[in-house]
Amino acid sequence: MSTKDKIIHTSIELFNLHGERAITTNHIAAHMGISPGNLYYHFKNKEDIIRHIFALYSEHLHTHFKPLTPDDDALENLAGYLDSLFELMWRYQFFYDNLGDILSRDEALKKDYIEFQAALLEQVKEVLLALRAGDIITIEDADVTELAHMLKMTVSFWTPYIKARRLSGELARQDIYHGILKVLLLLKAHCTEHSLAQVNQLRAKYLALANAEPTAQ
Amino acid sequence: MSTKDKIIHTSIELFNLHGERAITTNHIAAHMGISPGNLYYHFKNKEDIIRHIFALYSEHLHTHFKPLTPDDDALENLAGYLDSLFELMWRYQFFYDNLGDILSRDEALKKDYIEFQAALLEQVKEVLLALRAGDIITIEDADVTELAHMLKMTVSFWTPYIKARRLSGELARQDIYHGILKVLLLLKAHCTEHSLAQVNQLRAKYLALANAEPTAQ
DNA sequence: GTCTATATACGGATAGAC
DNA sequence: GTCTATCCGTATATAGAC
Repeated sequence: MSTKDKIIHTSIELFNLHGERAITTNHIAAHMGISPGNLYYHFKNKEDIIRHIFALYSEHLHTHFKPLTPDDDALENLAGYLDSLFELMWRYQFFYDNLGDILSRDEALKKDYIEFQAALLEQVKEVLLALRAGDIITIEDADVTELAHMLKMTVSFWTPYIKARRLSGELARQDIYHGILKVLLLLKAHCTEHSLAQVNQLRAKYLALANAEPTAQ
Repeated sequence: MSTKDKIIHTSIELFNLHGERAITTNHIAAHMGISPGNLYYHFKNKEDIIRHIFALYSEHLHTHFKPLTPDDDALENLAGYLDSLFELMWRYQFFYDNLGDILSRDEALKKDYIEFQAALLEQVKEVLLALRAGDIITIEDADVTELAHMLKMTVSFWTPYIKARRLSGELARQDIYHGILKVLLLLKAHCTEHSLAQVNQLRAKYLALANAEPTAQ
């Protein structure tokens, strides 16, 4: 792996562990055993690193969250989405811990973020409409946007919410599964009679994962 | 108003407008037309100021969010809670914009926060059970905790969610009303047949406020 | 590409006069 | 209680050698 890529991945790791604010460029360099000067050879500044991480984040969503087509099995797709959301929430925790701060320091990133989230909202709405078409949920047109916002907010801020509840701000994979359960709770409220059993099955699956022993990770 | 109180209220105002991270003790002093030294006569440090603000926040919740009793009109109480939540979300925006950061810098505050939130969770659960007893909602015991968490998370992170969606991170009172609507969306999913009309009435009320002209504040 | 050394900038906080 | 002046610590970023 190139030094540049190593810097990106070390940054993600340290940011997630200790928070973006607490990790300086010097920390990143020291943890990798390279000099600060070397880090600045590869990146213009700290924001530049974060911008590269955001690109990975966008790419992840873009790759794993393609809208489903009428031919797809809606429920199967839903399960796939949940697993992708798990990965997203886990890998890019730090981003939402300090979202306001990070965006306020980088006008360009903020613009990209806003644009991306607007497109994402439309995508989530499409998914909801597809789930309705697939007879998985019932929902009035007027409520689609509201539910989409709630889903986005939940995925974004579940990890900061959990971190704020414990002294050591560390997260376990189980915590993320609890977040996935919240997504399912939001959907459950709109389930059709015949999909309820299936969605409850998904809930049971993630509940088991959420309550698994930490050592069983 | 004493200088000490003025410092607290100026801090809240500036923190809400520009973010806690961006506002230094020097900014606060300059905005008030006092010297930095004077500010430090009244407060040990920046965290000390924030701790005092947190006390106001706790007090607000403590005063306006008393659990309802079986004698109360559950729906009337619910409407009261929503108005109090509005005030809370509006006044202490900055706190949730940077929650992780703020808590990580002050171990004592973090402990207080965690303890307070744990108690608050129990209180929200009580309220939900009272709403069930008042025949406003139906909910299985197993789902009460999950719903309570969702309500808390929504109230906490709605404002950061909205701020991240616009270039100027400023919030309008309408944005908060949209947040209240999200709380009602969560409750609506559990409404009984006879309460649905009343809850929809509340939704209509806040929808009207949310869509009102900014100048009509 | 990588290093060492260092400049710059600034926020937090204190000392001591009034 | 309030001010002025200033110190200290630290994060970011650069210069220039290798």
